[in-house]
Amino acid sequence: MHARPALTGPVEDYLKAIYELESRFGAAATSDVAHALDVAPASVTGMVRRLATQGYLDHVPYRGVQLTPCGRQAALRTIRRHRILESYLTGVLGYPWDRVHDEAERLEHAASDDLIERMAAALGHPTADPHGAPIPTADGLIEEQPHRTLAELPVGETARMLRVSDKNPSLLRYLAEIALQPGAEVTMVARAPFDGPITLRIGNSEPVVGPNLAAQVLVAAMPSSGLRSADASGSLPSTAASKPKSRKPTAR
Amino acid sequence: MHARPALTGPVEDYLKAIYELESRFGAAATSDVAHALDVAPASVTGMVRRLATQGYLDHVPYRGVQLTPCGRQAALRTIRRHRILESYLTGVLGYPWDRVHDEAERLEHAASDDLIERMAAALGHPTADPHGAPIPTADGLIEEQPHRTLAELPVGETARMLRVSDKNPSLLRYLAEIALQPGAEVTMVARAPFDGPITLRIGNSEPVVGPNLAAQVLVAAMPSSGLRSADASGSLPSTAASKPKSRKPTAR
DNA sequence: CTCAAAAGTTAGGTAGGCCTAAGTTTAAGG
DNA sequence: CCTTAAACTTAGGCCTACCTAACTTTTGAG
Repeated sequence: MHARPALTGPVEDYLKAIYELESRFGAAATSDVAHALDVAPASVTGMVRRLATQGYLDHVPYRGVQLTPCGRQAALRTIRRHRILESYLTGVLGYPWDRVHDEAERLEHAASDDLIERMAAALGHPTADPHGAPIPTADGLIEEQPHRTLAELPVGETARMLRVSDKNPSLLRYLAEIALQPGAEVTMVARAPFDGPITLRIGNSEPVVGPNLAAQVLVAAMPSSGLRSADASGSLPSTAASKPKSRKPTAR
Repeated sequence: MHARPALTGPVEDYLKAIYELESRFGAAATSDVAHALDVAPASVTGMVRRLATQGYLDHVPYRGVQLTPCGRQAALRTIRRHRILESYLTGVLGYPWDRVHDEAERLEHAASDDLIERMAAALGHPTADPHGAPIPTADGLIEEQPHRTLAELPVGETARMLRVSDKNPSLLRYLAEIALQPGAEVTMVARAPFDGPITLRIGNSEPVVGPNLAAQVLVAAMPSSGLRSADASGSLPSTAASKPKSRKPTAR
């Protein structure tokens, strides 16, 4: 870990994307990274080799990629910068939450640590960004809340909206319209069978949304007890709310 | 002017540097640009050719370079961004004035126009940055104040401090220490002959500074009359306060 | 007016990051 | 087990922006 060279923009983006894929799927596949960064798979292979020789990740050809502690640290630093920037843009400069992602994406590579910490201080050291994503601490600790998706919420139950991806502006605009934002209380009123429309209650309104949308919204895992409640539609038989639903790339 | 491609970071830096050299010397010499950007002269030649073919400047080989209206516009846009960023960093985030330049230098290439305008609005649309440099308007108009250097101020006269370069942190720290900041009233108390030390009065203190420093500080041209006042030291015989002291590169 | 130093340019090369096209390897179905 | 599609990698280029070294032009001192 002896004084690595300063990270360039692209490198930070790769590490960040790999971190995010890894925490969702357990490992990052070349093609997923390529898709996330909108580059050709061949470009990923090349960059991954470079990052592996520099100690940021382990790469087993054809099998996937995983961050080393050092790479994870670098990724979390970038994620912290990104989320503090998003928080600052909405909290201080009045940006709508659907437009902060792109701006933060560019600024996160240019801002100094000093600037980031000044922004964090101005906000009172927030622990989550405007979309509900947790902000890693300066020394790389991140606290994930236990959660499930809104789609999984049993009919009749109420939960607190926790988080949604920052990457889809039109989704975010729509969510703002129906007041489904982090912290909001949302009740599962009804769910039509065969992946049909879902009726929610948020405050006094009862928006009807698609299952696709509901699957993208995370809600707090449990205000109360365990998770017994047989209801109509198909719900995942998975045990609890830990994420790594290992997909294909198995690295190692 | 029909929709040119988005400017990359380096390109913006070249245009900005050329603009600044041009407004100081009337034209920009290759080696001056190279020095300003800390690159080799050969690199400047190459980039200049590219910018010339793209219509941002006119280049007469061996004779210098000059911005086209289009290039000037681009340069002023970058300068506006830079100066608003500097203003915001000091005004809102509490940066000391000697540390804003580097930060702004990086951010100016990453921030969107929207962000810049939000910052300007948050500051009440300032017309000068923390070092006293005028901020061009969004449509590229810049208003230079008439000025002379502090070194030229006749003994006994008082002037308002107008401006100093943002590029020398230790100079800025020293100026802050003696309270010589834009808007401050400064009186020329005495000037030792042969480019000797200069005694000033600022508020209740009488700092003594070198002629080198005094030459870098600009003061408002005239609170009152014309400029008769024979005094000891050598003062430039130039007519008034218009700057372009044409040096070598004569372009055209 | 000459001629060397200074300033500028050309030539050729490096490195980062990307691409397409053409192989390899893996996984999955028959 | 064989075969084929999908995933991945290699090979070979391109472009930007930089460099050094060698050459040309301009300038200014004598």
